[in-house]
Amino acid sequence: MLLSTKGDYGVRAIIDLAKHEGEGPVQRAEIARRRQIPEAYLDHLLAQLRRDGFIRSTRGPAGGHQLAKPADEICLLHLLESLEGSLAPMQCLENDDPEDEAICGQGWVWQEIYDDMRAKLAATSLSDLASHEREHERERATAARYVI
Amino acid sequence: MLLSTKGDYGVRAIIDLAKHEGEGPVQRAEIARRRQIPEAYLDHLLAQLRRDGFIRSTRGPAGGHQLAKPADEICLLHLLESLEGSLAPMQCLENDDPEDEAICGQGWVWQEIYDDMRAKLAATSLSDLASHEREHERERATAARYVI
DNA sequence: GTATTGTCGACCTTTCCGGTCAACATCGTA
DNA sequence: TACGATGTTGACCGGAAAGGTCGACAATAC
Repeated sequence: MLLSTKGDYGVRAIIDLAKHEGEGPVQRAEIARRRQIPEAYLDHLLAQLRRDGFIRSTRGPAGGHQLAKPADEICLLHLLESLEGSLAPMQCLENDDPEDEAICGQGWVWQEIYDDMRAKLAATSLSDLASHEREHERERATAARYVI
Repeated sequence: MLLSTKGDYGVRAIIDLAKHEGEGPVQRAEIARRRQIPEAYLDHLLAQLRRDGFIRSTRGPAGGHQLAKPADEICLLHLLESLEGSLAPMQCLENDDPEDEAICGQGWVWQEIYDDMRAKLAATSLSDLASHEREHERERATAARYVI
């Protein structure tokens, strides 16, 4: 049931782009360093995000990657479906094959869970993720100050 | 994100036992045939369910498997956690490691989804699954009658 | 004691995940 | 216009886990 690293790393990466929105292209190497993702592997994730129109990339010196549209027009559901493929927890939720459904047994329970999940992911935008992270950093910073 | 076949097959199998509750032991071969599960593989799933006290088995001629407690005292959450291990969609939801959480980015969204999911699975009992299946069969039967 | 069932663990095969690499395209700059 | 920095792409690889098989053994009814 685990999300694969594609979804995890890929979203981390694009959050990084969101946090540097408006500052020009961000290089692969920078993202990889800040988010602790192998550089070569990050390539594939960025390529996928580009294919699906979430980011655009510029080559050459001072090139890099940036969001292709505003962060609040990108939702987590679409990102994850781009990176991971379908998120369905059971095959029988995708085929309309009634044969499958007949033998499935627990499919109807997962259908509800799946619907709720998609709704929640669709309601979460990239800017939500970015601002949540900023919030989190601020908390940690003040916490650290008190400890010292 | 897919549930593995363990969770799928294993639940199918125990639903079968629930539907034959009170009729004495059900043989592995019968379950395998009705639910389309490789017989040798089914062994492992039944073994796991036995280890965790959901079913009990009797050897020898006319032996087989049956529920160890009433179907409405067994919930889907416990079944799946027995068969699949943890259902957490991200690692960072299980470790309490704050390091992880700091870099995770989308963990907080999945925490909510995970909680909802567990609640729903905990609220679904094995007898719910069995009666839902009976209902489904009845519908198909009447539908077929009309078609003919 | 024999046939019938379940029990257990070793083993095999296939698939896919995570990751690397090399060859290439594109662009800025001197 | 040549060079170097960057992104682009697809082939490739190793290892782990999933899915499944097999064989030897234990218990029980008859």
